[in-house]
Amino acid sequence: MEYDMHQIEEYWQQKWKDESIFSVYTDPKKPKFYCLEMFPYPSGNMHMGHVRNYSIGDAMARFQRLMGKNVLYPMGYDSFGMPAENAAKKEGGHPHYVTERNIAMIRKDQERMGYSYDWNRTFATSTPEYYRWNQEIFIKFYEAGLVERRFAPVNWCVDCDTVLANEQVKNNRCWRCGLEVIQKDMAQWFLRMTQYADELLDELENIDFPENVKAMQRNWIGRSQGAHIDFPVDGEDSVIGAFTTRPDTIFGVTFVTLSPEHPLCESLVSGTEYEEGWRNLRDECAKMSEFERINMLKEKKGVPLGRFAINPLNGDRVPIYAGNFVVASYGTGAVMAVPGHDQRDYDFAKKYNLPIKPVLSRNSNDEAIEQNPVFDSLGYMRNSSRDGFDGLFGNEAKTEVINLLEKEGSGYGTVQYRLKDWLLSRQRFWGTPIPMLHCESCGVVPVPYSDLPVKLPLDIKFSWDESGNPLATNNDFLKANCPKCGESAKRETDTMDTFYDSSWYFFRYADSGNLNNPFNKEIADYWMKDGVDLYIGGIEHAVMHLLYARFFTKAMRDIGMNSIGEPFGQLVCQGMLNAPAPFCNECNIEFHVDKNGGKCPTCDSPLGNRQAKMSKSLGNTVSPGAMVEEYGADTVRLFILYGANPEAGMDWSDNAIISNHKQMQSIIDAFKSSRLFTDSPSIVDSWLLSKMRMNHAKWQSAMENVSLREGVMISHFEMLSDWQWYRRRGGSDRKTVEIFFRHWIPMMAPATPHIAEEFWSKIGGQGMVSEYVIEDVTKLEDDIIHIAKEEYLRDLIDSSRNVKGLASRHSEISLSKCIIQTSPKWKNDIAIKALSLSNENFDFKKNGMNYVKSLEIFDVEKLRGEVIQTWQSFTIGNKKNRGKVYTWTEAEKSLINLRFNESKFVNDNAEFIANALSIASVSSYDVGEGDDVAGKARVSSPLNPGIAFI
RNA sequence: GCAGGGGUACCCGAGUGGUCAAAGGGGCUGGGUUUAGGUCCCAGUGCGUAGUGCUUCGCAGGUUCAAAUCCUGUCCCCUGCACCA
Repeated sequence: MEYDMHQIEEYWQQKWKDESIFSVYTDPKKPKFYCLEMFPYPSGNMHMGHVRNYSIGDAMARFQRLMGKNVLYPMGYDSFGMPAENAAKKEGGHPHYVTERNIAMIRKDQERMGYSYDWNRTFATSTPEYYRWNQEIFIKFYEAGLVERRFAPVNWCVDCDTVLANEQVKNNRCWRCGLEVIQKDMAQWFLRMTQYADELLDELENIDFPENVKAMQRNWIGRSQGAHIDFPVDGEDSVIGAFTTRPDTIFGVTFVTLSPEHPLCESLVSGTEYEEGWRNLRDECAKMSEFERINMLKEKKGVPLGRFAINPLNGDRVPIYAGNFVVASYGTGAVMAVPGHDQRDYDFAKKYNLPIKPVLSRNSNDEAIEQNPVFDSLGYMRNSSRDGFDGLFGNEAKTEVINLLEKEGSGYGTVQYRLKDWLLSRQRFWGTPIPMLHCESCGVVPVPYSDLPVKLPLDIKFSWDESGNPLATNNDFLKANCPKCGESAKRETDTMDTFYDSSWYFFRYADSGNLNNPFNKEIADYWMKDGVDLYIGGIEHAVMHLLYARFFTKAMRDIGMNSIGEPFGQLVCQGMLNAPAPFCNECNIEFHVDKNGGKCPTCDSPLGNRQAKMSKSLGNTVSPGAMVEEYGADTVRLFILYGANPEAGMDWSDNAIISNHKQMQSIIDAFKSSRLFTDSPSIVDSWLLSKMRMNHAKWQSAMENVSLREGVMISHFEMLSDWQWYRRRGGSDRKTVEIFFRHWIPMMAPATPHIAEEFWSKIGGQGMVSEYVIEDVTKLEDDIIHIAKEEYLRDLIDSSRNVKGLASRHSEISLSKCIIQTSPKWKNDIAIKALSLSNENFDFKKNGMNYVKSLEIFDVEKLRGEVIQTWQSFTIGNKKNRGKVYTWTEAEKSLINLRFNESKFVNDNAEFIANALSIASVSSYDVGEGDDVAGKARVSSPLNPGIAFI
């Protein structure tokens, strides 16, 4: 058929738009379904990763509409961020215009794919209409005590006079001027996310996230149970507080290590011979970026500080060191070192010749011994300096030590987190201005709600010559009056991390037109009940975005803005998209596609090809626009969904998309040919409809489980092959195929909505299929029988083919006739008896033999052997297979119980079978009703006839 | 090192105790339609066999009447975190 996908697709896209069929409203009478894809940053055209994300989401949104749900399926843009600012500098423009242009581009691409968004709800975060609510929520958080301003180290470039984000620091140098970056303390804004650390961690148990995401979040929060122990410094008033998860090793402490940045270091060493060593170590660590610190893992370095600490439980006097492996920001920045049971401490002790004192044993009657690698699991306490501890194990040991510490006031049990408060402020322009004022006399004062939004100025020229944040030098922006005292005040120039914008945007979608509030509570509660029902996006947001959004939801709940605590019900992380890239086997390196067919630059061996993650740097990306141009949106969507289940990685292949396009053509051909049918009923009609009902049920449950590949396999592949079998079997009844297509077309709609819509209009379906609700497709009782009979025919042809091949090797003459001896009546009879006994849990092993001997047929002497054999194979089976009563399918059991007349069925379909076997004729009779050709009578049993060729 | 996920036929990939020599697709082989090719349709694709047997699901053991599926050990791959005390 002539398939003008562009014409069809654009026609229906326009129609959907004109009739606003995807606009939704709260409706308490209907179950809701909130389908959401991760907020895109508009960087220009849509890429394949987006296509995959949205094709999954759209298929689910459309499916849930078919299921009668009230589906909220919105789209918008996370449009603040540095790339726009940099692009503006490059062009000498303003990020605002760069952003608007990019949004227009991606939106056009999205519309051409036919995604069923409710575009009425769309917004971009970089507009004052959105970010004013960022500011309002910020002030509410401030009032609730969740906002804090304190000093924190940032990456600072002296030359450029600006703060650098981590990704702007390469090899510890500024990406722009190449100067070495330093760590500098600056006043920063924080959100006190750690207040929610426990809830964020504990609630993970109850939410439907993939295991790896949960694991990453657990890891990130990093809760550890332990003790805080105070080590007084010998001869001074100061105290070193150390956190440990292993208080049970307290008696094995032989030194104490401080992070080089620890404030105590300086006072301990100042004016001593140790000062210089410490300064060197500290400066070295201060310069190191995160990246370098990881690379330095292997080399543990430390310097003595020349002072000693006192172990509070036994009075031991142990030296104090500064060590590069102690992280200042975790715990207290001080560690009690137990070289007997901690590998790092052991390595350090060996290097600096410090004593090692083992205090745990593996078994209850062992001695504690020094080992390398050290024994660091839970063990039995040994060599304790205090009475009552030796022999205590694991958690009991820890608890007892903590009890003693608490009793003597030298420590307490406590919990530490790896999670830190959210450093929210960025010294950048293109973000939400933090709505705060600095007043000389009143200090930090929030902007009054009535003065919101604090808008970003539009009259700023961007260029590479300007360094730093343009807000900091813009007097119009800076000037303000203090709302408390009325004196002039200075506006805060920091803007918010853009993760802030995406931490609550899904609430805004629920009520995006609201001019008075971020969102109305009742409306948000309706859509957000049990969270977003399906949230689809990339694994790269496993910790940052997904954790921030969870935190926000809880924090907003606690200030009364909404009712739920977890924003996302089910999370699906889509897999990677791969495409072939040149690859050197020798060097194990992938190259840019412009090296295709060339040689490896390093080793000069010829380059092969292998699948690699689609990326700009490899150039192995595929442009969605070009693919849509060539094959149409439906084919691209089908390919994406059929290529792999959402979570799995997926390989791009030109062949595969072509073959999916062919599949579309075949479906269209099937549809077209069906339009010409007249009323001509046949025996396969009921089979087709039975099969359709069965497939419908399978499809529905696959789709409900977001097993889109399986769903599409049924809707776009199995349905077509059923159609083809129907045609092959001579089916061509108008009424039958009308029903068939009326059910099939909605099944096509989630993956390929345009062609479904086109078909739907052709068959005169009600309204548009995009707003159709599937009526219950209940299976009929007879379905199983219709399917079983056709299955019998297929199996029969299969085995006949097999036997024919064998037969022809044994026969001189060419075979022209197939004789099928169906099971003798008596075998059917005992099969039915066996089935009914098995329903009554008859003990075949114990009583089966007696039973079979009581049967009438057993009296026929020449059959006795066969009767027993048949009985055994039905009931007990052999070593490898259980009795057939257990292995017959429900459908087969029904056929047997109904005394399905096999020979009549075969004779009725003789011509078809003969054609399939390329043989002149097929005839069938029950064993005994004709000659026993080729001695096949004996192998014949119910549903398993003896097949012979002559 | 810790955590999470994997290893199924030529390739991708479904399959969590019997109905499994193992869905579906791709590739390859043969046949038909057609014939300039292609599309399309049918069949085959571990070995064997006038049939329903044999061997196979990373490797080695074990449980069971029965194992791709459960248990133990082991090797390998991917992903994330990582001097986190």
